[in-house]
Amino acid sequence: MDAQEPPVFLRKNRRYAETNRRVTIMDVARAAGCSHTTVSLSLNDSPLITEATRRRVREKAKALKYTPNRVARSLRLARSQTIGIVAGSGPDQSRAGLLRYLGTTLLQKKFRPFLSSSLITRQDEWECFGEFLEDRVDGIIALVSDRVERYEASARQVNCPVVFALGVHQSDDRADYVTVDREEGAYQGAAHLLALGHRKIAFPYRPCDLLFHPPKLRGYQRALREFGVVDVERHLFPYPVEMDWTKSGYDFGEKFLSLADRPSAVFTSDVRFAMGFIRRLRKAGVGVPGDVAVVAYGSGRDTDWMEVPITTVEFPLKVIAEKAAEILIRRIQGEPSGDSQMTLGHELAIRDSCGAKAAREGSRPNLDLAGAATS
Amino acid sequence: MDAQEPPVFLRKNRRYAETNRRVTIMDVARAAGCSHTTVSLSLNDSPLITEATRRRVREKAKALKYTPNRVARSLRLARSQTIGIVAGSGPDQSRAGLLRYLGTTLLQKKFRPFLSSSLITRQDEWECFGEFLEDRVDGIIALVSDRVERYEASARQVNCPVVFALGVHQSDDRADYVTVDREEGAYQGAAHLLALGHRKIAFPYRPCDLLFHPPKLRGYQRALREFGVVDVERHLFPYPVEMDWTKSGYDFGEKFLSLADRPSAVFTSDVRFAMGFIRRLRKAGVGVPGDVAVVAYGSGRDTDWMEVPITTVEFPLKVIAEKAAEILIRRIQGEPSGDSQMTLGHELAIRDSCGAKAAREGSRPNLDLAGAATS
DNA sequence: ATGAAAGCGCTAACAT
DNA sequence: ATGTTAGCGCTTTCAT
Repeated sequence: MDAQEPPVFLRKNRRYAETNRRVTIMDVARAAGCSHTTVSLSLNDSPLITEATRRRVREKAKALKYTPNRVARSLRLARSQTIGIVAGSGPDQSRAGLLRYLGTTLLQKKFRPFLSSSLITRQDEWECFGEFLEDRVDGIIALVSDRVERYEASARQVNCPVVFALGVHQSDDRADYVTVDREEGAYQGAAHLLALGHRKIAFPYRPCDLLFHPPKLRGYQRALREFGVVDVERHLFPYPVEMDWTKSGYDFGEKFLSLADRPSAVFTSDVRFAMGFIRRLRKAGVGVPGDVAVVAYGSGRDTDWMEVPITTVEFPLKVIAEKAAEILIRRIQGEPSGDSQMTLGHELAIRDSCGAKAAREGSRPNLDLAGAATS
Repeated sequence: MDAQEPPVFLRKNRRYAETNRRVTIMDVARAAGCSHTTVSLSLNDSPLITEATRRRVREKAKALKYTPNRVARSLRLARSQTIGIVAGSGPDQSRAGLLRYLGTTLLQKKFRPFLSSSLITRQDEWECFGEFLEDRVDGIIALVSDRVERYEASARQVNCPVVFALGVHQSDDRADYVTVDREEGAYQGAAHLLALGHRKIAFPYRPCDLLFHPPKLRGYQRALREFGVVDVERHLFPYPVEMDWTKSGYDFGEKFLSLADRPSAVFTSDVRFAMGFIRRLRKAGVGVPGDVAVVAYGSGRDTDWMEVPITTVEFPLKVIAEKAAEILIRRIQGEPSGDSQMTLGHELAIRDSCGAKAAREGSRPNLDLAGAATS
């Protein structure tokens, strides 16, 4: 209760001092009549500090509206409690959902998610990745549409942990990742249509989608083969690359209608594409699922209140987010890594567009209650 | 070309040194045989440095894969070249568009946009705002759904420039902002329907939307009065608060259909709401715009390829983004402020849902005009 | 229980 | 033209 004097060791410097000065730990120390060390320890709840001191410091800090400077703290600790999230611009609904889950999970674990600016601009994923590395984020979760090697190598160099989510990986990948088996997912989607009796199933694809397309194509073809379809190449349709997926689908609908040998079903890898497609068909009086059945790959939750709720093969987004966060944080803490490469399955969400509901209407009881004790 | 020795003044410290060390300016200095000052000056293109030196330093830096530590730099400069963007979770399409424009504009001006985590989580806008303040961003662009005073006050305290975008402001506001005249916008939307002959125009609203609703209501009512409608309260409909706006609209459609005194048009403040509404009506065989005309407040670009492209009253998003960025950056640079409070107008985007196109092409919407002489 | 001092990596004033 | 030094605000070791 005496030292109103600054602890002597602050001979202020010339210039920066007056520039926009905000309250620092020093100001609090002065006000509380103690050293800045004591303030720091108090504010961080060190057991070394008396309860009385701690309270006094806290009060003063509050009175002065002191807020710790995160930048200084980060520099000193070489830790920022910040996670970078790289996601290319305009992620579809699935990825938007994934981002939300990621944000929530990370926040719970006291890390702050920091979104790449590529999410809102057309800036390059690679560039954003590099920026995060410079920013000294503690770790990165990357949803990239390239092969991962380049990213992995660059992050390894500076020792920054990265977990890839929803990427495409190879068996010899050293990277940490959580992804889905796209081949299996496409297989499920196509198989569902096949099981409903369809044999001519169109598979429109984006010719430029070099990374994600091949596994889906394989899944689709495998399903066809297993169901005894001979010419598995017959209904493949590349479609023009448009910014607007809905329009792409709409335009494809136009083309589809003019087909001589019109398929009875369509399996597409984008929900918005499916929406546009269905729109065009209905405009021509062609019904979905009545005349043409549709299954899409992706999240269809948003279609529940739309023209035709779309049956989809969905990612387990929440699990992916949680696992990715978990793996990343383990790496950051330097804990033994456990399983850090995961490939998950999909979930078939049956809505209206495939026609399964209509076909099944009332005919079958729900058999999923296997072990339920119904008393 | 001699000093292979470190300039002597680096007696390494005990602990942090070995933790995850990344290449620093010191390492480059050592490699290039000069002081770290020279490295810094070279890398920042100071005219004080010889071209030869600069090149040598740059080469070494590259060889060592040196990247400057932004954290240290920020601490030293008390500047981070970073702008925080606060936007509540799940912004609608309009705001999503605004964010994209903001990102692009800021990036062009060499600032890095940093999205609030509230964008992807349900975290509080206010909390995110506070975090940005602690993060020492150079400035903030805030899209908040509260009154702005609290934010303004808090930012002023720490001398952090803030520009509010799309907020609701009062005439005595001291804050910098770029916003729209919602009353005028709603007036335009309602007037458009009135001009098409409609007199019974439903105006569903979200009861909890305390900040943005009143001006829109005023605009709607003013339009009605100007067109001689007497009972301007008659078609106001509060609707239950739902997470899912499309569902809200769908449910409202249900209610609307059961109305004894059914309006011939609807003016709503959300596009997704309009989509759900239209969906429900069409399901019941009620056509839009044939039987009911619809105008929404917000961005309708995404509806172009949908069931019924929706006529909307739109924000001038690009202008808003550019102006907001401009004002903010001027504040950061400490330049004379110029005009830093702007209220912009809307743009009526006529699509299909209002029936104006159909009307122009000869066919008339089915109006239920009070005393109109329908031929 | 508290204070002194060091130092994270950088920029810039000042000295040479 | 380049090097020395201080210090941004913080945490932590060490000494008292």
